[in-house]
Amino acid sequence: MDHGALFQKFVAFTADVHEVSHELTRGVKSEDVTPAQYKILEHMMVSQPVTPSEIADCVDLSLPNTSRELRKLMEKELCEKATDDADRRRQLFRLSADGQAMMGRVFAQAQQGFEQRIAGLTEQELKELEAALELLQRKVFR
Amino acid sequence: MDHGALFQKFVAFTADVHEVSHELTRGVKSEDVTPAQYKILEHMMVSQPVTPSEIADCVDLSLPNTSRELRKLMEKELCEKATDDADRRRQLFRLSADGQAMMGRVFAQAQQGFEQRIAGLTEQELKELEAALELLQRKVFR
DNA sequence: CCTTTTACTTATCTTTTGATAACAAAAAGG
DNA sequence: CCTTTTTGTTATCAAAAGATAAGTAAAAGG
Repeated sequence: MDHGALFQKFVAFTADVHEVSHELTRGVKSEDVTPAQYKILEHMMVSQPVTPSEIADCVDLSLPNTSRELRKLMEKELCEKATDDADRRRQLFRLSADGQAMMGRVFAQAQQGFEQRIAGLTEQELKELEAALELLQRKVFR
Repeated sequence: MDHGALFQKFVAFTADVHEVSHELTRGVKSEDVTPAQYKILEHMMVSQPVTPSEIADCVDLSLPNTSRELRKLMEKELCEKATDDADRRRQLFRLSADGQAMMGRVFAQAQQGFEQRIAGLTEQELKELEAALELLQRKVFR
């Protein structure tokens, strides 16, 4: 198999993924959080609680800057902080009720957009879709 | 089929795509261009020549800011400008030789990373991969 | 204990990005 | 012609992001 051609398709594909996911979260995203802060909140949606170090790694931000953005998110009351009892150096961050609610709205809108995109598909096609999603994730991403 | 569960998988998937594509272009990307400038160059790789308006649309930047970044790219001699003879208001931008070369290096590195990720796969698996890629692109993205 | 390492925070400074106003030049359309 | 619209540029200012130095507090490891 021609790896070059496959790579071309891969590039085009990732470009489309970027564009679509940007489109799906557009609008709601700017609900008083900066892009960097949004990325942190998004990360918290899938992994909670998290330490600053973990966030810094996953979101590709230096630890000092992560700390700053977390402070701003706390000031906006979108997340909460607690000290880990087992290791009192570690700080555990989680979404606040407000934060959960806001991200809930973002995801709800995104899901709505997603539904529209898959609206015309049959049961069979949805199954294929799910299979393709899992295949790609298993073999290429992660 | 449960659309909610499918959407969850979709979210996890796009997060992984973002992370992987970021990882693949890391390092080379910072070769003296900012993220915004890189996005412009990447766009030029697939569409050349382009006008400032087109770029502004596709890269989601205001026209004045697009103009500024294009000027900086010209100063770095990564792209070139020419006036459209048919409509002398329009400015046509394209990658310079240096720009082509630089983006060539970026894509080469990305391809190398991609090759590593698909290294263990059989011919059969590669075929499945390609099919999955095309299916997703056709039915969901774009 | 005492030193070193780890996890995080604060402070500060620079660069990048985003937004807006004002302008110039070419084309379009009466 | 003369006005209006389109296309792009320049200038400026505020906000956000990136980088780095210096510091605190807890844990780990002799």
